[in-house]
Amino acid sequence: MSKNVVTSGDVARRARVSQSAVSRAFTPGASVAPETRERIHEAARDLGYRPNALARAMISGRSRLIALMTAYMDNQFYPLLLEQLSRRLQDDGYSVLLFMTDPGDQDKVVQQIMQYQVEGIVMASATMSSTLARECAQTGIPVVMFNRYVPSSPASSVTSDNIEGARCVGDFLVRGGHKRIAFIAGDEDSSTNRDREAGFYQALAQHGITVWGRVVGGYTFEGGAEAARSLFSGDEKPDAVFVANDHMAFSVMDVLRQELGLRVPEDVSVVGYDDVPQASWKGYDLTTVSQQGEAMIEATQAILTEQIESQSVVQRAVILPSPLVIRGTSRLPDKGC
Amino acid sequence: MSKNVVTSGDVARRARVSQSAVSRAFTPGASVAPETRERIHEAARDLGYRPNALARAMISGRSRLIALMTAYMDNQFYPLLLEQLSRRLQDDGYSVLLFMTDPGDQDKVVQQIMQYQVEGIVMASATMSSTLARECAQTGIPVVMFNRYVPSSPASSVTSDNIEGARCVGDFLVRGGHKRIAFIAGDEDSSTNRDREAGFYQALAQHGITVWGRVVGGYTFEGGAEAARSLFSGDEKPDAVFVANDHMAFSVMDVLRQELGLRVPEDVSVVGYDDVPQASWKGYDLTTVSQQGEAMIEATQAILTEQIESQSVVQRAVILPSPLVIRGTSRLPDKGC
DNA sequence: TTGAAAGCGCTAACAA
DNA sequence: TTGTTAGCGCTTTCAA
Repeated sequence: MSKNVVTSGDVARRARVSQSAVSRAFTPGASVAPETRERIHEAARDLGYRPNALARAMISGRSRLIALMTAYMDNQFYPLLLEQLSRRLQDDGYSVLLFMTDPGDQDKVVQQIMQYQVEGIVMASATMSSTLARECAQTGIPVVMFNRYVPSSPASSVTSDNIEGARCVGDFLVRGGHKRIAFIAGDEDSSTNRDREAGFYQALAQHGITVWGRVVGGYTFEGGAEAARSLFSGDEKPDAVFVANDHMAFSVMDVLRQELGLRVPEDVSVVGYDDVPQASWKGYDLTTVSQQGEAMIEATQAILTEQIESQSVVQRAVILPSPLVIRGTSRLPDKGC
Repeated sequence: MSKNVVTSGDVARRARVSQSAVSRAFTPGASVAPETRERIHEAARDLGYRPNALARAMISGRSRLIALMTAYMDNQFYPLLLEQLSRRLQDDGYSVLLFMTDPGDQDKVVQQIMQYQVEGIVMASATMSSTLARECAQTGIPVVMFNRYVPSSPASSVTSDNIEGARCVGDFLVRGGHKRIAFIAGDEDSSTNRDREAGFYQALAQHGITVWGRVVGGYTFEGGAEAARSLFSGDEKPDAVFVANDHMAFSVMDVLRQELGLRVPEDVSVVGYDDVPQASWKGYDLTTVSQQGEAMIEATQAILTEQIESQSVVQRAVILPSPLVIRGTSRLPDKGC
């Protein structure tokens, strides 16, 4: 902290007004005579005065702080969320407190967060125990789970329609004439993986097909590579793989092409999920399902600001469409999904 | 904020002690009788008490807040910095305030930051006017520029040895037998680009060669692609390109391979800078110069904590080695650099 | 429109 | 070891 040296008292003395007048001069809409305000601002400028946001937060009960929790940055989906969400919140006059968590210490981190009197919490790739979520709700702090949900939790959630998106992939692959369709799962504890898996199987079932093979990749780059190796280790190999996120799909493609010498999509089709920027890079040119980050962020911000202003926390679950983006890693059926 | 309902006074009443006893019970190393402390903690648990970090910061003059400013997240180098640095600071008991800036509003954002009484500022891919840096120094707030520096500024800096790293690339390419060596520059206003360009030219000069062509890509993906297109538009084409960062190098390779049908490295060698994770992905397998993020982050943290603790801000400039990582996008000379 | 005064929740002397 | 007291810098009544 190192002393903000100049306080409103100092400014008051120099401008020959009371300390409360200084406060008003820096409060939009407060009643101050124009010339008084001008004099105060001048004195403040001379002294290099900056209002102390902490003191303001204490007395007014509004910290203008939003906490953002996330677990990893390797998957490009999250950095971009971070960037766009913080830009938006900044524009609304909020500041973002960033916390990296690991599965297991999430509740502990939330406790830490709440000490800072944040006005809202966004959890990306992280979840909160429902007892803690309830506590937040009672305290009046809105919680939004981004790209995750916990059905029984009072926390709100913003997700894409993972079931429908994955259903679309399944349908697309079957109609593309694939016979041995495999699935590489993400983190089995996540709602995204559950939904993607469910939607995918559902589509296969509608065509009277069952999945040819399934391996868990855990949403990590190395996990995806391992999964691919084990999936393609036998004599008979899949002719299509749906990978639960793009991040794994990249390592899967590397293994298929470089280690196994397979051609994509001639020998095997690959489809991912998320549509991160790298998916459109020509080196991969990955067919994938787009999570519309922009819209998801907008929804997150809307829930947050609405609940902060209304002082009432109600559970909301926003599900946004998640369209298939067809690129070069998949054999095509005659028509789209 | 929404009222943290329970205060230390409430806990005091329930535990039948004074309010200051409660404060002590939550201050490591304060003098409290073990059984008193236990009684207080029990009461706190019953009530769901959490100390108010804002109030604590106000009175103690220590906010335990560190601000992190950055401009973009597309270049994977920065998200990873963010992740690792926040994890480390968290472990040290600090919380991270995140601010996204654009060139131009950086000083404004710093003013906003200082209202939160942060104890330190880390600026990644962003710089601060030297007058403002001086102001920070006077206030006793250490500022570390990460991957940037401004010679005249009182702010500290942590960079890799961009001159030497780029010199190494130049040497490597010349010795690899390349005759028409081009350079795609990043953001011309950045110290990284200046140093990389200088080191590169210097190495060429040592071999009696001048650069075959030079285009500015501005460190962006699309800018890199454009630069490649213009560089390779004539009849005679470069047989090697040094690209000022990996992020651009990926788009350059896409253009070379997909749009122009060139083979890398047979027709043209490509070398990048940063060694972001994607550089080692087999789809690119990019020869590049490694910025050792881990070490840079360690240095940043060391400067920060040392200056916060000593309450004295002195300018420090740490320059870390930046070794060439040879992968598959470059024709090889007989021996290394 | 302005100033005086109270107090947000806490820490840090100082006495007891 | 404990309680009392005095603020940190600010916003917000309440009178003037």
